[in-house]
Amino acid sequence: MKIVFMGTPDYAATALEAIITAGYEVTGVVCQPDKPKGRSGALAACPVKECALKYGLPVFQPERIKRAEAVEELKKFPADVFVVAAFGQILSEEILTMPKYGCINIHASLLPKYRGAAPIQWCIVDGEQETGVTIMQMDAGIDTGDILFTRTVPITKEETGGSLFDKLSRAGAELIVEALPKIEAGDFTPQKQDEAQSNYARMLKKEDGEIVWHSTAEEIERLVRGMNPWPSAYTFYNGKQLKIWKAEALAESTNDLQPGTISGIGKSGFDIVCGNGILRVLEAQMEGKKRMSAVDFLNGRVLAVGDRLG
RNA sequence: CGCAGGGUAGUGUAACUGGCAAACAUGUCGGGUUCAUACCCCGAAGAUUGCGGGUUCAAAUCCCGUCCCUGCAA
Repeated sequence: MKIVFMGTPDYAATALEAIITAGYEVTGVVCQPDKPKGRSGALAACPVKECALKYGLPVFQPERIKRAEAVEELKKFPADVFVVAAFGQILSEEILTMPKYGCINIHASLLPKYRGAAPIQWCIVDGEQETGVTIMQMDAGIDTGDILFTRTVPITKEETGGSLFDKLSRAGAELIVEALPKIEAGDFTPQKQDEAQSNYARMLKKEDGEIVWHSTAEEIERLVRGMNPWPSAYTFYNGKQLKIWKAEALAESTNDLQPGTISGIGKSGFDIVCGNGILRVLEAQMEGKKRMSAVDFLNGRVLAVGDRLG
């Protein structure tokens, strides 16, 4: 079975490598154009491109895959199926029906929940107990196609966006390798998504990481984990950005202090009053400084009880 | 050459209008107090101040170059 793979980040690269390693013939790899990265502004290849180059596969990086010339280019790659994972561009109807088996997507959630661009982070922020990966037959909507195969992955209390990304990448890679032969053999039963159960995980913006201290300590703690490593949960102190990398929610009653006030400075961290409960910060990073443990952070004695954040 | 902050004892910071033995916190080691401890007290070790060069009687501090780190923007 000939495959054209479409994807961009690590999540997709893991699946691509698994497909290649499993022995499938990948005739082409499509990913987003190289983008400037880091302070130097140098162009950098995405993980999928790097993987493709490593195996000497042809790479196609269209600005807009919907354009006629891009579609023509795409037709040059022989394929029985397009496998898509976090590609970052919407496919047109013409592309969706191009290969014999259509387009198969590896989505990082248990559909119909968390359709959209950032399912991994949002399900942590929402406090879900479990998530997973879904392999679906793509249709014109955004993550609305029929479900073919799924795999569940539990979300731990320590889970971060980054760690869950890794887990789902591996789960997705394993599942697609198991699914491909079944798809070729017609050994599966498409299942319609229950629209009533669906919700949408919109793309993350930088501002989604800003901490609202009126929220509960639990909610903020989940935000800290979900936004790690990007865009990261942050607040402000003395006009400078302060990122919170790790924290724990304490059930302690909040006196009558305003949310965002530092209520205590201890051995392992410092406590901040929330709308309900207290957030104990264990790892933080001041603008321009390195990420460090709260112990190190406190040694510089920048903070004082009563100071306000936000 | 996108904007900006920073590189000082193991770690985090101070001093940076040039000149007291480079300060503080924490950590480490030794000792003491205690039934005991993450508490407390006393003491010690630990820094050629990123690297190279320059100005000067004198530089962490000023100038030039270079390497690295970080936030923002992309």
